[in-house]
Amino acid sequence: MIISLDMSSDTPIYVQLRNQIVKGIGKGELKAGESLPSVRQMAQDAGINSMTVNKTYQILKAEGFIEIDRRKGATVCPVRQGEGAFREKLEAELELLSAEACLKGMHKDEFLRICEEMFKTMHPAESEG
Amino acid sequence: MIISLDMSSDTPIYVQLRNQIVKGIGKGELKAGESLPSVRQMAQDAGINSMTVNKTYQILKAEGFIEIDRRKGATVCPVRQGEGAFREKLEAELELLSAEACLKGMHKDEFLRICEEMFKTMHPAESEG
Amino acid sequence: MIISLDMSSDTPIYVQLRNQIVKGIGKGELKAGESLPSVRQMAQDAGINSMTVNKTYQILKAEGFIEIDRRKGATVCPVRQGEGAFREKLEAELELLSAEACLKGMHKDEFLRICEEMFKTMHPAESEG
Amino acid sequence: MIISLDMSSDTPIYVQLRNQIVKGIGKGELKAGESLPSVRQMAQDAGINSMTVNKTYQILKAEGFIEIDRRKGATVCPVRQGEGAFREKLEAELELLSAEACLKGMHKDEFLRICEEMFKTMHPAESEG
DNA sequence: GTGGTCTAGACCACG
DNA sequence: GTGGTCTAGACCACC
Repeated sequence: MIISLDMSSDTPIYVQLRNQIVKGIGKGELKAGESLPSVRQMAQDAGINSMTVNKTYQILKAEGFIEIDRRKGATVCPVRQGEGAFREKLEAELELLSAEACLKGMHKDEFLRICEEMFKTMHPAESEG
Repeated sequence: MIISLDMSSDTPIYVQLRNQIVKGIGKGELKAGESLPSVRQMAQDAGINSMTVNKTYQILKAEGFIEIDRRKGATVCPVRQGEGAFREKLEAELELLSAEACLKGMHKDEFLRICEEMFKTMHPAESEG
Repeated sequence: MIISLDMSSDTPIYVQLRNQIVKGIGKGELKAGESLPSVRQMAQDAGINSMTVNKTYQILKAEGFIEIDRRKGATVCPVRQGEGAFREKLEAELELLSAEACLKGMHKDEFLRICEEMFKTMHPAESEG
Repeated sequence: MIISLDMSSDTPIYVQLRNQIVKGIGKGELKAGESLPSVRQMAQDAGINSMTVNKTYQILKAEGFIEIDRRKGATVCPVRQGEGAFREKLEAELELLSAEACLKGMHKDEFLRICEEMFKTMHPAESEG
């Protein structure tokens, strides 16, 4: 999978990297059980420091998206059932995006069309087998 | 309108304030032409530094959501047609939220239901004239 | 409060520091609402790097023991009701300590006496008022 | 005796294995004089590297819990009288656990109840003779 | 002033 | 080989 980072963004690199990996898993480019590059490898590929990569991996581990095994390195976890916490976060973010869309003159139909379009690019792990 | 800030959040206060105002406009609590509290008043109400409020107002002005007049203070702008830039930002954020939702085991129907539910709380300004 | 770190220990410094602070709060040396030294100050006092202190503070924050406020720095949180997760961890650790004590020839009475003695040095926040 | 290891834990495998064996002896599943599986056998059973098992056995030997004889393999030692060093370690660990329990809102009675409950699962070797 | 991020490079523990 | 830790020093954002 291709990682693209914007060094001049005000979003921290470790967050950008975390988001790219989450999207990668969501889109099925990284499947459950598959290995991520080692910390050092990813650091070299992305041209960043290995501690930054390490921080990203630790966050993904804490979020339950990956496992870190002393022997095999980092691997993608199977899907976890959503906790209530995520639902609240999702609603809060969508509320803000809705407000912004509305202020930009976007109508509900178009907004929902984009929502659907974006979700369609994801590949739920259940339908793998 | 009520402003609630979380001082221990890692989201900067000026961003939290900006988001709350954007939501307030989107929901119709603040209508086009209406005045926002003065910088000092808002700072006092929210218990924060007036420089922070000033920063928020400047951002909202740069985003085209409010106008700042030396005599009348800050007022809400009428709806602007969406710029292409917003559309890209919206898609990027929805892509990430979709991935997270997908990884948490949420299905498309439920995701779209929440999207719609959130958008419904907004009140487009066009229908006021 | 006095921080003493063992640089030659195989317990990471950030864990040692975390443990010392937890004990300090438990013993009432640090009370709810009170401020911890700033990251830089603590780093200087303890003779360690500020990132190490920062890591400790982030962990304490994640565990719900302290809050980090952009303005006031780090402050001690009021007592939180225990989550089930802690109970399991407690049982697991006590099981191991019991086994070790048993193998060293320690009897139940002495073991429990030490348990009680140690707990007595703590000062539950409820009895403050 | 059953060995269960968590490969994604941050506790090293050799420590997990050491702890499981200590608990096994404490609980009487392994009695004084009894043999442990050979290094190779244990490694195969647990699905880990034999060097890891070897390390564990060396530690248990250094702690005085087992003896290693070139002919008989590893056998469980009879109970050793507690050294002062263990007592200090025990107090230090209980102090930390007490603090954490206290901060989680647990009362002394419940804490001591769990301490006793855990110790009761152990079977001192002295009563076997 | 504060905390947050990042780097380059080092060393160690683990398996 | 892997990840984990730590350092010293830098720069930035926030308030």
